[in-house]
Amino acid sequence: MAKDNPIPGSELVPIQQMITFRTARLSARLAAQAARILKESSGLTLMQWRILIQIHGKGSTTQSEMVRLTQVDKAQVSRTLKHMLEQGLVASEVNESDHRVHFVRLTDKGADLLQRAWPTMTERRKRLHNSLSAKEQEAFFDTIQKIEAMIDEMEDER
Amino acid sequence: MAKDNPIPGSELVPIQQMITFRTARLSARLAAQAARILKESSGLTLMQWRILIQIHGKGSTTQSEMVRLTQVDKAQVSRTLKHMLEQGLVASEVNESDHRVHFVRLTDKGADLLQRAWPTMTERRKRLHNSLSAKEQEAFFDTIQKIEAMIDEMEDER
DNA sequence: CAGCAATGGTGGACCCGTCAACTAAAAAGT
DNA sequence: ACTTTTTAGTTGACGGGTCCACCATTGCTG
Repeated sequence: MAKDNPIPGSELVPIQQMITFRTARLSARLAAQAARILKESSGLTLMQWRILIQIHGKGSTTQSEMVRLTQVDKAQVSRTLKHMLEQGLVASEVNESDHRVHFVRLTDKGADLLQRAWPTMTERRKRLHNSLSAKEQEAFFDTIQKIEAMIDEMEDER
Repeated sequence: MAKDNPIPGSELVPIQQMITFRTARLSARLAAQAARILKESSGLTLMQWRILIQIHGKGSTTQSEMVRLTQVDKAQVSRTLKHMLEQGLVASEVNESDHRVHFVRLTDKGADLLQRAWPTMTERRKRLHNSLSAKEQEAFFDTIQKIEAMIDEMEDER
């Protein structure tokens, strides 16, 4: 028979009040929604969309830069980009002065898909942001940053 | 050649300012940290930990109740629970009055692992929460709720 | 009570993210 | 110049999560 309370004297915190859990659920729901919209509007995956935005913003980028900016796993970027290359969404060329780096840019097809997904995604973003006041938005990002700082701190202690 | 800007007149919002992206990254980091701690302290996975907490909190539960409370995919709960049953972390018995439902409870082994992971996980939770003021915490959960409400609203429109 | 819808739970297929090992190329140290 | 370290990118393997179809059981409705 199991003990009644394995942690004597410990107050029980419901999982719904845990930052990790709530954040995970929110993240999953947001990602699922974005994925659905992208699929319907353009056939893009969420990661493809993010990469397209990165490239579009910079005009031309490298994988390592995207990894630095977004902290996404480099393997994932590499694979996604490879797939996008095969689909003709992006074009890549080797840097002359450093043969390790590949510059990637949008093709017309890539730009077209970006364009197709844009309206719905933009509207979604606006609605999400507009559901919060300016202060709330700021506070939200601020809090996220604080939590990430604490994660860094804890990881540094190891 | 790709167009310079596929969306004429659209202001470019950096991905780092997008709720979905920031939330996803935070969630991934929190989950990774929790997973690491659990692995080191008890060998539990994050999902196992969550399920153990649920069962511990209720004393005895069913899968469907956990699904209702946490909104986790029921397939995942089923699989995780199956594995935990094999490992002897939980015991289950069929409900007499409704043969579809299985009540699950902790075994001594399950309670023991919960106990082992508890201190570190509790300290982590406290540090995370203490890195925010009471107001910030409240605001954070509040904001999450608002965003989820907006997701619900948007999904309802489909 | 017969038939149909709803509920609890399971299993398969598939995708995505992560880790680690590896190649190629360049930069830094000696 | 020669060795070592660092950086860019690739690939394989693996685990976790999600979607969907499905079975069993129970509740509901005519």
